Amino acid sequence: MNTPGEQFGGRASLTRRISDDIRRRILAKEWAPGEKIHSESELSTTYKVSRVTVRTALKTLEYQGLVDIRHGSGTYVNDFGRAIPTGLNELRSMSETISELGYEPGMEYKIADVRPATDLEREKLQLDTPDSVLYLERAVLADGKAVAFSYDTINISSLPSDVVEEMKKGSVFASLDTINSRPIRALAEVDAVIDKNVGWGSQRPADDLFLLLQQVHYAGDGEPLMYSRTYFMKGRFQFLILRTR
Amino acid sequence: MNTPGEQFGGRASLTRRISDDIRRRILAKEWAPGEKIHSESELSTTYKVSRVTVRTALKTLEYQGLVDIRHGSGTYVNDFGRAIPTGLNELRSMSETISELGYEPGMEYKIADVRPATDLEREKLQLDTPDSVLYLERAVLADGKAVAFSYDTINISSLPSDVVEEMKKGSVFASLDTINSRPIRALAEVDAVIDKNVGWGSQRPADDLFLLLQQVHYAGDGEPLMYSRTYFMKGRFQFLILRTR
DNA sequence: AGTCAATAGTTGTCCTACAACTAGTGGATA
DNA sequence: TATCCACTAGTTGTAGGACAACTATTGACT
Repeated sequence: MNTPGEQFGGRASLTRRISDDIRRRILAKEWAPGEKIHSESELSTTYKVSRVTVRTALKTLEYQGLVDIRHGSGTYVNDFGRAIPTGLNELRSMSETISELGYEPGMEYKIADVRPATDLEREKLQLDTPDSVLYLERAVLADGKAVAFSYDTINISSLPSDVVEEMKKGSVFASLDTINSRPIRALAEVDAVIDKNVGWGSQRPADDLFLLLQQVHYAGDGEPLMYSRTYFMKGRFQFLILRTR
Repeated sequence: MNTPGEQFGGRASLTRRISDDIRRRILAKEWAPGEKIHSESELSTTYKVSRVTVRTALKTLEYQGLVDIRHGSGTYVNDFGRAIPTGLNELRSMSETISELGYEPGMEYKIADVRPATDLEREKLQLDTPDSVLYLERAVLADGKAVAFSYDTINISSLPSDVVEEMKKGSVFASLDTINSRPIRALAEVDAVIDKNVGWGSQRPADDLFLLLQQVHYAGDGEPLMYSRTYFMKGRFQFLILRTR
């Protein structure tokens, strides 16, 4: 059972571990919104790390919108309620996001096949050879109710075959975790679409209206890992983006 | 004429100025995508600042997705082409974004009135008294062509009246700049909508399909400044989001 | 009551040093 | 020759101490 922030155990950087822990304490309401948290010096002594490390960790949280650092005054918890931790800026799997929102995540598989890549897929995944890919069509469930339909193409050229088999049944991100190659970055494009060919079952919308999240996930070395199109049904999911300067 | 990064002149932090400059050099293709940029020590000597400052600046660029910092190896320019600098993560005015994409920005005003706030607006802007607000209905133009319809409500309770008058004609962000109270953060929600009552003129879509970007802009002190709904027409704007861990 | 200097506390920047890691070099070995 | 491996130079990560710049409060003074 991995918590998102601890999946690499002691292998994550010190800054990352401190940042994750302060984030956890903020989300656990240890400080109220608007309240000033401990000073950098104080945190550095309690965590037994240098002030540099604490500063870097706090900078991360500032960029994520959780805190506001004011020169000469202190670091204050922002007042965005539950919004930020479930925003689109953070890269999480659908299942993780759903369970963080308090629902029971689930997946209903329609297609899970290894087949040759199409031209579009080869372009998105930067495959020059006509490699095989893993193609998935699934319904994303929250408390048993479909919230989105997902069409995913996974670059399996550098994956062991047992991991590929595992992906056909369970979470893609969880499988990638087992070999420490979870994507660290994704470039997403959002669009509104009306499409009669998307989705299936009784829960698909009558007006064929979807919010399309089209994304390419990248590994740490810059390799494209997955090209995924997720069609969200209106009103069953909240798309939040934090914009900063 | 203010460049976004230099609006506060010498008043911005040292880290911010260094970060903006390296960002500019990257966007000016001083280094090719995938290439390693100068080391932190080298940058710190050429900029005549400490390595700490350079590190903090580079960390910012890493959050923004422009570079990849690898322990023991170096800092590498990411290969996202033109995508990132125009993404939704960065808080920019529509006009700025449009001109950065290489088009001529414009605004076509339909309504620009000061009137009492509605209940929804009072909630979004956290107004307890029934204050007056500035309400704008505009078409956003790129090279004279409408790309979106914008419905904005601005909290004018702490703004001088001449600035409010200015907003009725020119860019809202530019007017806020003149009194140094440009928003530093926005919480945005994205949705797909079909609405017959949105937009006007010959360029509005026949299928009534829009991508709705609903956002609240906040000032540095946490005060809500503006509640804005922008209805984008399909295919005339690219919505990019960078997601990181 | 109002003004303002002093002050303690906090974040920003600087300096130096070393630890941890990466990528390449070149010699030893089979 | 081909493979392995210790070594090394270069780079980012973390440490510790110091001071600058800024904020908010206190308290004396008017």
